Amino acid sequence: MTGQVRTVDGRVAGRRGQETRQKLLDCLREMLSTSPYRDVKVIDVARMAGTSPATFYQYFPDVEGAVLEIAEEMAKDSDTLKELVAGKSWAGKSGPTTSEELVDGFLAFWRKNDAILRVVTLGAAEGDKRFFKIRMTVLNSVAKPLAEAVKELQAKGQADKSLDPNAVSGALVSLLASAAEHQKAFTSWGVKVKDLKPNLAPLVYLGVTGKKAPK
Amino acid sequence: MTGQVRTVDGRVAGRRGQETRQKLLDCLREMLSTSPYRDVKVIDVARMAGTSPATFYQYFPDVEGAVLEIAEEMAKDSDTLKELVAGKSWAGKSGPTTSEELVDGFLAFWRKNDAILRVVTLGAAEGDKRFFKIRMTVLNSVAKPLAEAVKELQAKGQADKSLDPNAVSGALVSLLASAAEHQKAFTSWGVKVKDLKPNLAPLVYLGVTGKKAPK
DNA sequence: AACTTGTCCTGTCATGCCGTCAGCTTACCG
DNA sequence: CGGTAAGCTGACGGCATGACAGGACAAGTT
Repeated sequence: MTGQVRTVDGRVAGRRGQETRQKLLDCLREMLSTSPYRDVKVIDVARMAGTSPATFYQYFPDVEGAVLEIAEEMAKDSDTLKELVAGKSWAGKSGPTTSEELVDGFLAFWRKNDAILRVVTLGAAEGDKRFFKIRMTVLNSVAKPLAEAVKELQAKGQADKSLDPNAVSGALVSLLASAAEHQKAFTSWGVKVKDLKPNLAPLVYLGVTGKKAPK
Repeated sequence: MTGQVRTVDGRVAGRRGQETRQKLLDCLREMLSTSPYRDVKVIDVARMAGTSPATFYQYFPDVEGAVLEIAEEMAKDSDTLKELVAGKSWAGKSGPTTSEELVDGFLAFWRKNDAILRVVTLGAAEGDKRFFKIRMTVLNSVAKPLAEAVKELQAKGQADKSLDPNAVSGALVSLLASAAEHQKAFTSWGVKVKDLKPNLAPLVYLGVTGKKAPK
């Protein structure tokens, strides 16, 4: 499945080559978290990795190509987010707990992959299909099981049937993504970061079940 | 208040100069809506405006400087969003209407200023204070009056008092911004653009009042 | 050890954009 | 008509990009 790692000119990379390649990826990741995407230059990444720009171009077609690689790695990692929703109960007292754990887990994941997600989000917004697909993979890891949960609740008559489960789940996931991405905005509204979870969780619960959280 | 328009080297711009300057801004705006921000080059903007790169640098310190100008213009325009919330009623049957008009107006504004808002959002996410401030101006035009509305409802006992009005209003505005920014994501979840409003509006109503919308 | 083979890295070069400056052209005014 | 300030651009040094050829290196073979 995982095809061999290849250089741009088609050679198969060996042990040493893969190390160099990996170091370049690591340095790029580091770079992205400390300076604006627009200002990331191949020469800086190469210098940081103790190699030359020419070497960079052996392994990646350009900066964007390397960024995509990092993003795909993260997208795979996002699979673990599924478990925040799949098989969880929204009934009774466990509902609010499920909601809280979802908010918490999602925010943590976004915080962890802050820099790369920013670039992915921009690329997606600008209409780049590859970045869009990666972003959807991440969001879907939560949105899909969440839509299922809403459908189930609707079937049991425990949620408003006039709403589209996909729209509701999509909106809630968007909310989480947006909140995660712009935590600073909340700070400037006088909402402390630690107060984010207790305020978002009821909204998610409200959105999924359509009713106020029980005490 | 509106000080004279000046060139980078301090001269006062006359009629002809202001025209050139404006043409450059218009071309940059056009450029931003058709190609990724990362790829916008001074030389392309200048060429499109039928002038030379050197002229661009007479009026703007760099591309970012010009982008900021466009963004500030848009931020001023966002003042009109206030009226989507200020003085509106959330009680009885008018509540859902208020909610729908808010969603509609907000999405329309975002759609209209799509390209520049994308750049502003990225800049803000990357920690640039100037872009952050502009983004807050836009969001606050809705968030402030919305928080007031929540406070009023809480005072009248018509909303859950355990929630922070600023957090609730912030979360809802974030939701709207995120939905506006990534309308394509909803499409890929099988939610049509025209179905966005009827699905977001109940969520906003739910968030503000804490209860299900009346029939 | 000498040789061979295939991987890996870099020096160098042409190209193109950036950002600046001196200096030319244009417009306005007395 | 001449002076002055605004307006514009050609040209240049600097730097990132991306292609290439050739040298360095590791590992196996004789």
